[in-house]
Amino acid sequence: MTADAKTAGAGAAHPASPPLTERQEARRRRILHASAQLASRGGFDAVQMREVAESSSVALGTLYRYFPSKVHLLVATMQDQLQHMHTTLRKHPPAGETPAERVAETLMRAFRALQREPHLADAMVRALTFADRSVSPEVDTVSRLTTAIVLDAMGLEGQPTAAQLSAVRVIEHTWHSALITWLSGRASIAQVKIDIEMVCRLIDLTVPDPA
Amino acid sequence: MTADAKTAGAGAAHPASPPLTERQEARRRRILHASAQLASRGGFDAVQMREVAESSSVALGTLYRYFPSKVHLLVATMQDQLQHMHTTLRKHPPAGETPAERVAETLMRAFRALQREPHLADAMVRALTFADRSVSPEVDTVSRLTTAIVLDAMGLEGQPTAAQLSAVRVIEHTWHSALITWLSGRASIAQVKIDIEMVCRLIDLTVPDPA
DNA sequence: AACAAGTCTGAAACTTGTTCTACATTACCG
DNA sequence: CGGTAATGTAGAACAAGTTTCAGACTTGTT
Repeated sequence: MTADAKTAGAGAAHPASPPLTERQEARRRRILHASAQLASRGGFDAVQMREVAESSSVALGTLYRYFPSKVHLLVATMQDQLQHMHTTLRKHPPAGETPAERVAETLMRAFRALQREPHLADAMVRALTFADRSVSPEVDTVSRLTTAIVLDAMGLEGQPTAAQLSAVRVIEHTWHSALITWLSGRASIAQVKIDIEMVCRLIDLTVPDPA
Repeated sequence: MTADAKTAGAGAAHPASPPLTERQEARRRRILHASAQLASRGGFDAVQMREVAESSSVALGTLYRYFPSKVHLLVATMQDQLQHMHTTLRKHPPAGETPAERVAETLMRAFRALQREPHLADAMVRALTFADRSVSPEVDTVSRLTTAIVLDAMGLEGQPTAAQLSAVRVIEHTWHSALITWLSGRASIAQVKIDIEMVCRLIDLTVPDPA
């Protein structure tokens, strides 16, 4: 339950905690790949630690040294995917007129990507919201990544204001929770779209009419 | 994994599926009480099915007949608590001027109630967001209850518009997700407050100036 | 009152996340 | 190169959610 600083060799997000050797980096990558693969098949439940270990040719104990729990593993998997998405988005930025439109467009694009791998989405999002305090640092990294993506989409001039940051947090809340309701079959794709567009209108309230 | 209509004797929310006998009603109540009690102590992890069974003087198999999984049990516990809250709120409605103010006030009141039992809150909210499709009907009941509370707080005249319903959904999303970040120590109470107030401003966008 | 169907109990078994242990390998240092 | 501490491996062991089963108890029916 506690998450003390173990002697673990695999860090969180910053690729620089203890300098991983090449073989270790390779192991870490194999594990993340296996995790994503299994998740794509059957979602959260299909990611079984023994199977991840076997698929990535690593002993169970080693898997746990790299990722201290299943949730840690899946959150790291999400970090990985988000990173991809972020670089992709940077290459093809949203084209909308207003910040609100651009953010909505960005999120809908991400949503469509998730629709292509609903099981993977399930595994990652469930892990993210189920994570307890021991995973906070990693979840926080995911959150910062998401925030960065949204702020990028807004395309602000200077630093965001406090109100804008709050709006972005609310958008993230809505994003996660809307995904959950979609994944558990309680909301349609159309509904998620509507809600995302709705919450993005908050941005208009915090951006003084540019004109 | 599947959630077919079992021969189970304990229904979901509508107190009328199969007519429970008195002793069964009592059992169900004992179980929910034990669940809430254990949850108040140590949150999600402290609600152990064997302990719930023992505390409520019921065999493990019986517990599973009433609530087909730990998540079902905790979601039902949440239904129970929400019901209380709803009746309490009806007796003491929020006093704000505008719909947005009243909703924010209501949610903050609920938030303060949760702060008094953070472990219980943890158990319920984690269960709610971790629930998979097999729990959808029950989660949906919770959602409808929450929606009813928010709509009550808005104090509309007629039926809510589509935009208003979307705004309420967004508020619920924010509510759940903000609670999660608070429970996992990634957001302060103050931050949750700010975000709730921020999202409630959406209501203003959907309610034409009454004057 | 006796019976049949449905419920409840107690206990064991099974699954999967997590931990532990004893031993092999690897990486680094002199 | 030899030594040693960290890292990795295989596999058993443990914990808690879930399932299963044989037998006892309730309930409703005739």
